[in-house]
Amino acid sequence: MAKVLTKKEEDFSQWYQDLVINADLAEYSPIKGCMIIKPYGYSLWEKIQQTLDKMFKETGHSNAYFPLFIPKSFFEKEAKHVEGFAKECAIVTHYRLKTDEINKKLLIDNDAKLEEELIIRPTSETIIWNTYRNWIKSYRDLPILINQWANVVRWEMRTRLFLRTTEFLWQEGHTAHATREEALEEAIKMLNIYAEFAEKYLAIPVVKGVKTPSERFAGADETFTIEALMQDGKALQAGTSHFLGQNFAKAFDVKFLNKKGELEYVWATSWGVSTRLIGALILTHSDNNGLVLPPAIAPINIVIIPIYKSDDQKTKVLEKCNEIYLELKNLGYSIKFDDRDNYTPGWKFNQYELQGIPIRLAFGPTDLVNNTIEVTRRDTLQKETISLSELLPKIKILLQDIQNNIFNKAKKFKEENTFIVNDFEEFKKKIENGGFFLAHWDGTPETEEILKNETKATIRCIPLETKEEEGFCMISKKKSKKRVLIARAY
RNA sequence: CGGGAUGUAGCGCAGUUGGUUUAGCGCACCUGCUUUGGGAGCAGGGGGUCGCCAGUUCGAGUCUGGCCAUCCCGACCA
Repeated sequence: MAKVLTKKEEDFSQWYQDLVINADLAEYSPIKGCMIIKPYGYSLWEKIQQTLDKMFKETGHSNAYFPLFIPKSFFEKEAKHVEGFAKECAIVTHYRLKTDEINKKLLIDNDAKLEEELIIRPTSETIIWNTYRNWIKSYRDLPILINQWANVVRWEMRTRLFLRTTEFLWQEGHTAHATREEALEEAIKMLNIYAEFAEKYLAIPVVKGVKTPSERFAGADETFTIEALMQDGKALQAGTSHFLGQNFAKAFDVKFLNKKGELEYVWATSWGVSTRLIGALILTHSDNNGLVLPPAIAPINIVIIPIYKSDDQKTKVLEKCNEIYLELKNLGYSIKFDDRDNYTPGWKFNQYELQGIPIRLAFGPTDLVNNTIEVTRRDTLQKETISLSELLPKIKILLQDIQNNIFNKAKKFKEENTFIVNDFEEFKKKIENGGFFLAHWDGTPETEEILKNETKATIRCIPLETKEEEGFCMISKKKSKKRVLIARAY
């Protein structure tokens, strides 16, 4: 077999890049840090969108759309928010070009300078809360439960396909509530939706938790997160949900009259996941043969490949394949029939393994005689030739089995690579091999700083589902009541 | 922003101390025939401002200077 992928064991980072390119998910663009998402990669995003969108709507949210541009002054209104995003903003200063008559070059027309610069949104809290001011007068206007599917731009110094690009696609939910409790409940509800989505559909086991103050979203009172463990032992933040308190309401003067006729500031949340989830999907499940997709999110679940020699065989094989194809399609399976004859079956086998199609069916002359079909599952690469009459029940079972198997494998990996540590020196040795670490922390940013400087690891979150236990901070030896999740992260 | 590397056909690369012609090779692409159960073979064909600008020279893909761009590794971040 021709080598298309660098082996994971040789160079993990190179393997990841090779995979993204060769599975035809995305390619580099002429713009630094920006990628072109190709049809196959985009169809994955569409599956993510469709599934999440349904979950959002089932929990009472509606979609809307706000502008790409945000007046610079909006950013100045929430002090911590500016501080967090100022260093990575793209800014529009002019609205017209002109042609230099001498050398025919395009120049910026300095007469077309904007009165106020526009920021290309890195996130939309400011423009949305500026709008909510007009929408909210009374407690009867609350809650507002809005989501938007959009692109955002963050001028990051270092980018990686899907994991961190200058422009990326995401959804951002922005909700407004009458009470602190309700907003907090919303933030946790959305965190749970993200966790459910990650585990049930993406088959990625996650740890739900809350960020430490220094890792919080700029402008939030509390940031909730789902953290996943990648195959190379690094953590990936897969989704966040923020309890924004009254910070944006105060910054944008959004008040409502409560039942008692008193003016109060509105409580807020925001939450988002991005195309980074595609990166998470790759880094969690894929192998040296390529992508491995959970059936619940794979744009194509089954591919059928015909095999023949003579023209006579070709006619009969294609006819039978088409019959099988239509039958499965009508049953609602997403299936592709690849009848191209400019590629050999062997080429197709490799290509679809690279693209992670969960089930491959191969049908040839022998099957025609025996009334059989070859079924191969992508996750284990196990092949089986079964009678055609067994195909339907087999597929139903197999898809579920693949979904479970992928999830269980990832879960097992996470569990086997989650370590309890009490000693800092021991931690320093073990972190070199990656993994999740549960350790006591004294709760101070100073200790967090030491951890980061000495080990490059960070506190990913304070897990929601851990019991309190008496202990001593791994670094400062001060008293601590809870273990936190520590890892090196993407 | 620091460190490293690269820029020659769509992709991956070769091109020696400057002078072998019209700048090559593999993959991909087009045509034809034979093939097709794990990335097919043969024959023919198309495709290039050698990243950009300047300089040295009789002569530059090759040497010099400058610029630009991209990728990788760090710090920053979803």
